[in-house]
Amino acid sequence: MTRRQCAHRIMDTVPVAMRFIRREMRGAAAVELSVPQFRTLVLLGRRPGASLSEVAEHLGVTKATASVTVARLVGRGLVDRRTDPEERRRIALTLTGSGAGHLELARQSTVETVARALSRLPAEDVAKIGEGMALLQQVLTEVTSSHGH
Amino acid sequence: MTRRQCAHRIMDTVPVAMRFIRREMRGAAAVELSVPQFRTLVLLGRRPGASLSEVAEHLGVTKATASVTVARLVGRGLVDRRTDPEERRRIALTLTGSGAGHLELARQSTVETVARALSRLPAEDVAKIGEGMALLQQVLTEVTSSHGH
DNA sequence: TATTGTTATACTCTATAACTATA
DNA sequence: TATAGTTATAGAGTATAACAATA
Repeated sequence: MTRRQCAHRIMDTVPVAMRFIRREMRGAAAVELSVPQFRTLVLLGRRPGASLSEVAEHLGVTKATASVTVARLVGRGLVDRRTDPEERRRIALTLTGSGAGHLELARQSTVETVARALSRLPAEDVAKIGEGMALLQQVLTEVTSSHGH
Repeated sequence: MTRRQCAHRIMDTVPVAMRFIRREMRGAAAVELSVPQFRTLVLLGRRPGASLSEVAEHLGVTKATASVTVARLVGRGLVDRRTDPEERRRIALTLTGSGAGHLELARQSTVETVARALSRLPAEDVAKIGEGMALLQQVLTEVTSSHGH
């Protein structure tokens, strides 16, 4: 398979998968979360106290966009936002108890749904998908960070 | 790798890849296209005369959403929309000359960019990604169509 | 001056609900 | 009645530009 053919497959498949995930994230859990909201919560679960810039970097969006997304999460009581006392330009973002709970619920139910879809495949094919995903993520992360957005 | 682990990888990778594609689609070509707009043009290139319902099905969205997306493409002169004379409830959608041209440009430049990102990998890994994508697309298409949206 | 973050503006995607026109 | 499509409304993502506060 040529790189171009592979690129075509990525362009065909990724939007389909994205829609699948988005729909599950919205409908499945008790709390509706958009994909960027979910990913923000995931980051804050891993790095409590992250700044807005770190969120923007993780989401791959501008700070203005990340600021709006974070503001919505703060407004819904899922994230706590306070000024970093050591560096007063920064904000320190953390999950609230509610945010941590909703994150776990949404994560579990979405993982569950995706895993159920995969249950139609033999374990071998599941492993191939996983491997392909890992490779793709790695190469895109490298390329994206070398651009410098 | 368990199905759950694979699901996690899909959930991590797909949004990253989606953002990459979206950005290239917006910035790279002469004409900015959103991902749904691009995918609509791709469908009409393959099935000239498709109805709105076919577009909605292909995009995986409601007819209302597809109607808006199509209206934008018609407004920009990329798509021609006319009533099907045999079945006056339906519309027949086709690419205009301009639409066909822009589709080719956007497709080539996006494929090119994705392929360039893949050039960091050995051919073997590119093949693994392609295979993973094909398997994922197939399983999601099956699951989605058996839901019946 | 440079960096962090916010706000205003504008555009797109998306769904639901209510509608029109056709079958 | 049922189907194809549109429109109104509302909410979210996204970028750019202009801005305030801090370093």
